[in-house]
Amino acid sequence: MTEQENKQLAALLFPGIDKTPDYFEEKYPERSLPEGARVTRFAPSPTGYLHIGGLFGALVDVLTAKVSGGVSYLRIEDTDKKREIDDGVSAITNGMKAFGVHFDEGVTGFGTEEGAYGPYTQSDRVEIYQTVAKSLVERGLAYPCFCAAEELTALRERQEAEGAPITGYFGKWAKCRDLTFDEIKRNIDGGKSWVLRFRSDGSEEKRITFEDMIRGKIEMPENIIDEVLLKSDGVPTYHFAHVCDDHFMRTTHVIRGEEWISSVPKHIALFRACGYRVPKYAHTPQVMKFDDETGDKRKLSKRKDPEAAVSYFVVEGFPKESLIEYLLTIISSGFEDWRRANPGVPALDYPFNLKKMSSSGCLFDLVKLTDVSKNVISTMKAPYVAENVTAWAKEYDPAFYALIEKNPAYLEAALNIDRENPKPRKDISKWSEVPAYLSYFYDETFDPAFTLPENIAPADAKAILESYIEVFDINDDKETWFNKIKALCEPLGFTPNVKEYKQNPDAFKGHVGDVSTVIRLAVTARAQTPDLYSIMNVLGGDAVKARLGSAAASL
RNA sequence: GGCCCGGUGGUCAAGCGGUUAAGACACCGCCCUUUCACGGCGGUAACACGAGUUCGAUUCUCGUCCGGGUCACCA
Repeated sequence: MTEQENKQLAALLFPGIDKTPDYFEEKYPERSLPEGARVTRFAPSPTGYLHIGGLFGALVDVLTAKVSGGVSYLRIEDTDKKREIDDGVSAITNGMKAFGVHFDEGVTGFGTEEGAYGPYTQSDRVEIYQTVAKSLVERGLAYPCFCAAEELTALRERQEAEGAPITGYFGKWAKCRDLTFDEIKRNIDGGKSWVLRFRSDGSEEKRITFEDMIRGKIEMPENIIDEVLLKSDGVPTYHFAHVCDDHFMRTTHVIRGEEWISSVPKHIALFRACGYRVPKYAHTPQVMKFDDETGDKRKLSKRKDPEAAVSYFVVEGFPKESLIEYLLTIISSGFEDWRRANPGVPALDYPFNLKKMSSSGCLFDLVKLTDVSKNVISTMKAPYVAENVTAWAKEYDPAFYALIEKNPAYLEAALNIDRENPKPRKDISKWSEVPAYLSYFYDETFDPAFTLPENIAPADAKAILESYIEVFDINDDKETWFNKIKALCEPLGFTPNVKEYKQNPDAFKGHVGDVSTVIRLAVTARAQTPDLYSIMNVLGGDAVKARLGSAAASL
């Protein structure tokens, strides 16, 4: 086709497009950012709930921009109407907010956005794509293809039958590639639907290399496929949208999952055809899980793995800080060391470095998350813990919520036991554990039944409790309190001295630890609890006496 | 199948030509201790395999095996 015909074809294909790419070049100028600043984007499709891998990627985007003094933005890739779900956008933006991940610009919620490089939703950008597409047609770099889906399938089958190493629409197989202007016009006038294809000039023999920021140099065969740029409804494919958007939004670093590595040659060819600078690429490893059925590692799947949904962690009551903290430990190997050196500093202040990311897929480890979360929660102040527990219970445990909302100060006091000291307890890993953890603080959930250890006779236990009730005073300080318990020992045949007992176990019925255990059991019905003195003080003198009394009576 | 990515203890991982091959989680033991937890100390446990290159390979090259991804008008 002649240059003249290309122009005519462009006009025929895009009658409604009156702008040129230059218009958008001006509208979206290069960002004036300091040297080395990186522009990154998180670009999910609204096809379901927010996935743990999504949060993982978003964190890498945000951190990369942040440490370089650049900008991160959120773009919605909704070019596939079939897979889209109704509240997909909100699921993403709400999820990000819930975990405290903030982008500098882009989509902020359903129908809302901020920033000068928008719109940030692909379905609102078709004019841009079509403008670029039109200019590609004018330059003979793209052409309309009228092949139906069945023809394409048949084509692939023939290629496979021939044993062709590469299948797809290219070269001699691309039957619409060299249609004449008149043939095309006839088809268009006849109302035939078409897609716009890239006219690849790639060669099967040539190879291209590019530098991946995480994996280093990667070499691959050049792209030879005449990839679809615009679908028959005029909406772009991922490949074309990526090129247009990341160019006009002035992205410097494209960070995405490793499943995209194999299409990089395609993307580079498109950037070059459009005359755009190719961005830097960083392909992140995938988050995997261990499949008990097969005994293998595999990619986390939205469908099969409930824990893949970020909402799983919300329901379980893992604090947002914990999940972020954990994700950072698998995103960057240096994070844990940094954390030890910088306790208390916000996780997102971590001086992240893309180059230090591991390139192999990692298993999502719930056990490690649990440990990380215990540490995170142990550093929180009681009011904050109480606030979080309350918010969680309100949503997911109405019965417990009814108990705690009556007396916030009491909840806080219970949660504060052994908390603000240099070696805080690490009992809680998620809010859903709290109702059971605190059950004995509430008469409604306190089950007074307990079993005595075998080495303590019921009669002795009864005697311990009865004498303890005599001396118990809620106003005692801790030393006095414990001295009173020690004083109980000798008259009842126990010893206050544990070492003495260990040297000569047959001389005593037990030691002060056993005596404490009986009291602990009476008050909490548990053999193991945090500091008993503190527990009694939270419960209050009357409640303690009542429990002591009924326990003694039950023996 | 073609192309691509990856393969250090059970898990996450440092190391990138010469190391007693870090550390964290998990597990086990001991200590501390009125229980439990916390904390401290110690322990079990790894370079997928085979050839090369080299005085010397976990580190470099090739092959094999294993795992993952990708080959759509899905992203």
